[in-house]
Amino acid sequence: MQRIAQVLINITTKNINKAFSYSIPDHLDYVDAGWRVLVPFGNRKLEGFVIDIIIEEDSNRIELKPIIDILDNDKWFDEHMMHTARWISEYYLCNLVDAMRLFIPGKSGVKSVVAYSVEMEVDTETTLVALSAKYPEYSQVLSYIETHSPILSVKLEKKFGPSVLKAIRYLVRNKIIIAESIAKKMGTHRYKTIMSLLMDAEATREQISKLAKKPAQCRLLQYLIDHGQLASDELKKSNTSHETVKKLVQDGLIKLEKVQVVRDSYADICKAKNDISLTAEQQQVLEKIMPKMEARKFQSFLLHGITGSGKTQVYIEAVAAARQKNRQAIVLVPEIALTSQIVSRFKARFGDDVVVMHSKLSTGERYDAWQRLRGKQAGIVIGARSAIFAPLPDVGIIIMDEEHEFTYKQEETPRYHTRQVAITRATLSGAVVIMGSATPAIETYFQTQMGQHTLLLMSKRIANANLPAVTIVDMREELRKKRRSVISLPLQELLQETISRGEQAIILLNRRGYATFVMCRECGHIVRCKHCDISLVYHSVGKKLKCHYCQCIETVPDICPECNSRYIRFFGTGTQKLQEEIVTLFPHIRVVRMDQDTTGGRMAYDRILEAFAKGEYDLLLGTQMVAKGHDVKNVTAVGIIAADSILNLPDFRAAERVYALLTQAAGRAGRGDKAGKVVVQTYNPEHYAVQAGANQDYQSFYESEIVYRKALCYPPYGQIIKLTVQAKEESMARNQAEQIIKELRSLMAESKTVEIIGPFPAPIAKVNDIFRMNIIIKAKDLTNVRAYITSMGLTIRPDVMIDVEPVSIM
DNA sequence: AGCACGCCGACT
DNA sequence: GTCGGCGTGCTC
Repeated sequence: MQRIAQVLINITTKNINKAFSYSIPDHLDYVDAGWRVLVPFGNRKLEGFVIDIIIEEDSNRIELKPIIDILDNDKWFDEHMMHTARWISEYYLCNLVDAMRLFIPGKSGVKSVVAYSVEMEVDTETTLVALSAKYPEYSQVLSYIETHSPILSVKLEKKFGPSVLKAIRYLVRNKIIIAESIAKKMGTHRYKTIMSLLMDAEATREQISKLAKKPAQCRLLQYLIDHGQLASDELKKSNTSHETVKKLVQDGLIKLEKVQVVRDSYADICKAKNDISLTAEQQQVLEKIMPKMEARKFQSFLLHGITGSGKTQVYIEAVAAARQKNRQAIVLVPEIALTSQIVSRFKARFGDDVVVMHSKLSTGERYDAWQRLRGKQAGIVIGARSAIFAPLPDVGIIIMDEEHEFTYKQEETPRYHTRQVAITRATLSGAVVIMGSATPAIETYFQTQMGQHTLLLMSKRIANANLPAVTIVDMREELRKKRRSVISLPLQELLQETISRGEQAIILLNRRGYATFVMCRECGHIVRCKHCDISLVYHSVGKKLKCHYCQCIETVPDICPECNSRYIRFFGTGTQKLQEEIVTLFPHIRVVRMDQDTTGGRMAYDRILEAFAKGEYDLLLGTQMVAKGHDVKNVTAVGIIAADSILNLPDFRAAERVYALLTQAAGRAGRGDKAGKVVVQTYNPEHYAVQAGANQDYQSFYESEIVYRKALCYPPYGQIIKLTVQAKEESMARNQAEQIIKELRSLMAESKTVEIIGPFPAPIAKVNDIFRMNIIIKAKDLTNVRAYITSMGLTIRPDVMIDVEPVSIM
């Protein structure tokens, strides 16, 4: 009888979707499902996840390679994680390894490198002679390998340059040297050495008096008496050298210990206690949440609170309640860089109990942060969507701020939605989920109405600040009045008034760059990216054309590449041009621009916001990011330039996006005691999303939108799977897509509730020289569709991307 | 993913 | 004839 481990190999290839069997050596007999292990795979050593143990009755029936080692001191994946990973792989149609990888810090727990040494049977002397006649440069490499073996390929490259790869290949092929895979564990603990006294202070003082002629040793001992301990990397603090330490250890006066270092890059953020009294509304909402928390049962809430109603304080109190019961909390935010306010408020309240997950954390830092949560040394994790996978042993509450944000959907495999994972996880561990938003996703609101979530309403702004007054400006009307400026007259007037009163304004324009497209006036030719099917954007900084998809940069052509005319002109307005226009209109205004181009650096976003909040600028202009979650009391005016440009996109969520954008942008105005004013410029003033957005009337927006969704069977009434077929040739992509559709149709011939649309080229059909063909599958229920897709083998085809419940059908 | 194997064209 | 191009298939 023999226990055999079923192991998934942690490599990112779609076409391996099966477990491999390994024997378990005696000294690792405790290895069980959920362990991370090191296994031989081909001629490499790789990380594997044990997903199952099977018992083989007659042992040695098959030759199996053994597990080499374990990667952690205990099992990494607990029952809940395994369950959630399985659910993700089934629901979102991805490989189980891909789903499991979400639960580990970094991409892999091991780094595999190759080392070379000379083959045992090879007689180096004669080989060298033979080689030097034929390939003198190869013989040099060989003799270097002989004297330095085993040697890493990177080191050989450093020594001989990249051409050494050719030599290595030759030597391996001819069995003169052998390649050996070496696995290095990644992201494990970092240790530092701490020294401390072996005896008590009294005894040590006695020793010091005997060491009068050894001043360095005395200094160190004295330091240890005063401070208790000293880290070896802080030796210079006591003005002592390494040799002194060695001597004292030898003499038995001090001892050295290895202690694990926990890296925490946010450790230094303030933690002043704040005492905020709750509003009546906040109190009421919390009273509904608390009993459910007591019950330790899953319950989800939709916290529908208008902008500025104080949702963050509700989150903080709810988390505090969970912590009091010694349960842990996950706080999800759409994007950590844009939400430093929420982070600092949690830090201020909970101090070191908060772990901030940051995309810029190194694997090691991430590992340590997770380790603190696993060991319950910290109880709260804040982060973007990946924080939902943090290894908390006992989750009591999951907060999802701005639950409608699309960043909660991962746009690469596994294409999970954080909301779904949160609910799955909370169900398993009996936790409460609070989804907060001023503009809930249509699906979430619908589910709430169906009784899946409990609705919590907050409809008053803190300190009774009023919602801003909104003016809709019909830009067609402006044009009729011969006003061609991007900034309409009403907006100009609003800006003028606001600035003259010493107040601040925000302007939002959804396009960055200077001119959004470049066209020949003679023939209408539009300059496009060579690799992507998209028009290039002119950037005035550097005077270049940029592709916003593949980031490539081109020079502006002098003459039209189509008709050779010289009438190349710039059209459309981006944030750069808008800034220029504002400076022309109001020469004395201090303007700061915020978009991807100005927030390149790590903290640039915070810096700009901080300067603006301090009043160093009168006007903040930029893309969507100016509308996110900040709170500047002196802002009383907001202008939205092309509010409806999104409406022209062929996407069923366009209206929802417009409504959310309008509400959020408008929500920036009048957060203090002064009234706010908003100007919305649009070419679709009568559209329900624009109207409802201007009135901040979610109900009426929801009611119009849900009718449209129902009529066209879009979510929440129908579910969607998007298939994207990729190929280098357009015809190839089309053929493949057509074949898939044919097969799907024949499989689903009898089911009438499934609708297959396509194939049609993705709205941006070519990105980075790859053509993309889309297929949309709409159904009341996707269960059968999933089964068909899997049985057709689409899940393991590298040229087919599967997006279950896509955020957009583009 | 890597890496071997294997079948074709461009060279000594 | 050999070297090296890349297409295919396998890894317990």
